[in-house]
Amino acid sequence: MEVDDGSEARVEMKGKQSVVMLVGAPGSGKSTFCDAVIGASRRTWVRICQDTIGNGKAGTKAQCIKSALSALNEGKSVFIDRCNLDREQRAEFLKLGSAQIDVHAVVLDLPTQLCISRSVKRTGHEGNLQGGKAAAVVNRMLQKKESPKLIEGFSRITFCHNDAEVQAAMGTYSGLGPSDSLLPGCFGQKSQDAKVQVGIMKFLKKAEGPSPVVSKVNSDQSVASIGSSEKKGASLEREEMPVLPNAPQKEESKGKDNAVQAIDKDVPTLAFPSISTADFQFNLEKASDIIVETVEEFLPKLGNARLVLVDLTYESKILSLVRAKAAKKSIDSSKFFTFVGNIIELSTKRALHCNVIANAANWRLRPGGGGVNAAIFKAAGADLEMATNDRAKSLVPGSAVVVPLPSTCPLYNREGITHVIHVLGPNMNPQRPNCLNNDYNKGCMVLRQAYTSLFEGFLSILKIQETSVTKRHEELLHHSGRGPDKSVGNGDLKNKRDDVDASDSSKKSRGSGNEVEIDSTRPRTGNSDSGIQTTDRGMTKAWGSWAQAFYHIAMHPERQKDDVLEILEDVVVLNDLYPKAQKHILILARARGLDCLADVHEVHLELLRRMHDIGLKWVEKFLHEDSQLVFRLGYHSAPSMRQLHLHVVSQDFNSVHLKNKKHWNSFNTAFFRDSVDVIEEVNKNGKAMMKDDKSLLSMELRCHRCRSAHPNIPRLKSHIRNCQVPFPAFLLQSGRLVRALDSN
DNA sequence: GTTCTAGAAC
DNA sequence: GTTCTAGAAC
Repeated sequence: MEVDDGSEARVEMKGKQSVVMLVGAPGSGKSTFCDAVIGASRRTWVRICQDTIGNGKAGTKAQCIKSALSALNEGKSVFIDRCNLDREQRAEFLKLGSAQIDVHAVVLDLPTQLCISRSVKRTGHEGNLQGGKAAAVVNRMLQKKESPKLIEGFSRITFCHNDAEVQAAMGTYSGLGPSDSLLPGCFGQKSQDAKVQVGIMKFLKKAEGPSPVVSKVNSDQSVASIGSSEKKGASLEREEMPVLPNAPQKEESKGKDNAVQAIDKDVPTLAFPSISTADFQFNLEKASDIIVETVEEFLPKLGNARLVLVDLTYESKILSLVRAKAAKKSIDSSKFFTFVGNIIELSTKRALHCNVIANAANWRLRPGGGGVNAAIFKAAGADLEMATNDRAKSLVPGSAVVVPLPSTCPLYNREGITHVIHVLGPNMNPQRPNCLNNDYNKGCMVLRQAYTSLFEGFLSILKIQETSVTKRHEELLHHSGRGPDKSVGNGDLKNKRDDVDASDSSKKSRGSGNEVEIDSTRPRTGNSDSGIQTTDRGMTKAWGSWAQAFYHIAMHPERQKDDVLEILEDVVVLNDLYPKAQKHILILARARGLDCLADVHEVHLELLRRMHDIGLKWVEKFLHEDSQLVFRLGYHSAPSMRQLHLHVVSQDFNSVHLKNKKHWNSFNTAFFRDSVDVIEEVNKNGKAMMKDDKSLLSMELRCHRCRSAHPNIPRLKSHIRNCQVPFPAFLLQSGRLVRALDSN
């Protein structure tokens, strides 16, 4: 009987058992999940798979239940590895639960396309679901899916929407010892989509609109948490297993999806491959010990920074060894975890933002050779070769060299990687130079040195950054001889600064567009707090101090209650301080580092849709008050204010704040990007088009209805007060304009 | 983003 | 003279 802590007295002799029902389409990674946990866990698990249970033939649900029961009788925990997509399918398995046996669901809600492509590609799948047929099957199944709910009888439900969350859940379950249990509750569920599109046309029949209240949580399930467990004695569990920052348990990630990733951006992260275990054939058991021990030693020094061990496949032996050993040592898995992905595309393909990556280099620090080294040099191009050459010509085993990437480097632009740390481990491969001939005494020492050098290197990057920020902050304090800002009116909003971001704005020449004021010794982590924004083209743009107001509201909406209409987990709704029309509100994304359309990528699609839906919800309310209004929802191509915000603006443009050409043209030329179009483009191309030609904002003034030209703003305004010509066809299409059904 | 204001346009 | 714009400062 294994005993981990003081709670043994309260735990049954058998230990705690679980039934974990995987819920997900074919290709969502259910079997991989089970195998990873079973491989790493100290608890005995049995995977019940309907595809294999029938001895070659497809099995039945009854067979699954029978063998689940017998495994449970033997004191084992059970994975139910079948799709379990609808409630009816799950009901039978829920009956397996009892006072001693928790029933959990792990929902692998990965993008449909991903599931399909995995199903299509794989061969020899147990369920014989492969080839072109898979796509149709997956699609059909997903149409029937019903998200599991606590009320069905689960004591815990974990939703995973991307690989990072899947890995987090794997870590959580892998770490379960024989007598541990997990907190009850529902974790990681996305907010329920506010689909208002259909309802909007019937708004007049509806009684209630959204009210300006502060609502914390908008999903029925995510409020369920500790203490509210609906069944079973889950109250005796020991402390929750450590979780990843983007694991579902974390308070701030509840109900969010892509926002989670944006928060990630601010956490300094080193992604590193296992050193010497591939080509250099170092023993995996020994290597995994060294990795875990060295990580354990360094974590306390790293502050909020993270270390992530990366390998290419879920079958990676080194990952599962390390995962198990880290769990055994109770290493904080928000600070250190394993991750499956290609180290050169973690940010774009796997939604894991790493600002530093390690390269398993060769001693000559040359490209090629294969594996990680070849991939990194190839992805980083000549920039990395040159930058490396500046720093070192060769490496001895056990050492590392930190190479800052120039801003022109593709890895920097695409992935946000600011530094590559080359590290050289010991060689156990007789085919390679300097083989240690199986001398593991020396080998382990050198490998330990290698990881130590690597982590020291990462630490030095963090330190430089820290001092750099402090210094810049001090400079600011010295320079700002001017007293309190003299701006009036909204001064409160404008002057509130958290601290750091003020430094950039005071020093940078604004908007010149091409200054990359990052010297080689000044690394960056995420780019959001710095107030510097990296655009698609790799240029940086500095946000002025006045441009920070939305950022502060997004981070601390509760401090600005007067200006805020609604606070949700991922979005804040507020009145535009200088409305350009009778109704003009902003739907502000709260994700850190998401400042404008240029920052928007495929991972933000759900957020964009949600912002649109929330906008429509408010439109519905406004139309209820005045059915004559017509609304347009969209983004400015190049906003003046930092923090992605969707304008919801009525088309009367009747406002004293609409004063100049720029105001008009920013809402009435292609500079204004309709939300519907943005969503479609991101869905199709993974990014939004931007029309940020300066010329657009200084175009001649034309009526947005009849397209007549006017010499100046006052004349234009007097014209639009009376113009009743129907809107141009372009605006009437695709739902660009939102209006009451029975108004003109 | 707004405010302020010089100077162009009328 | 007044109105309006546009650029700089914040």
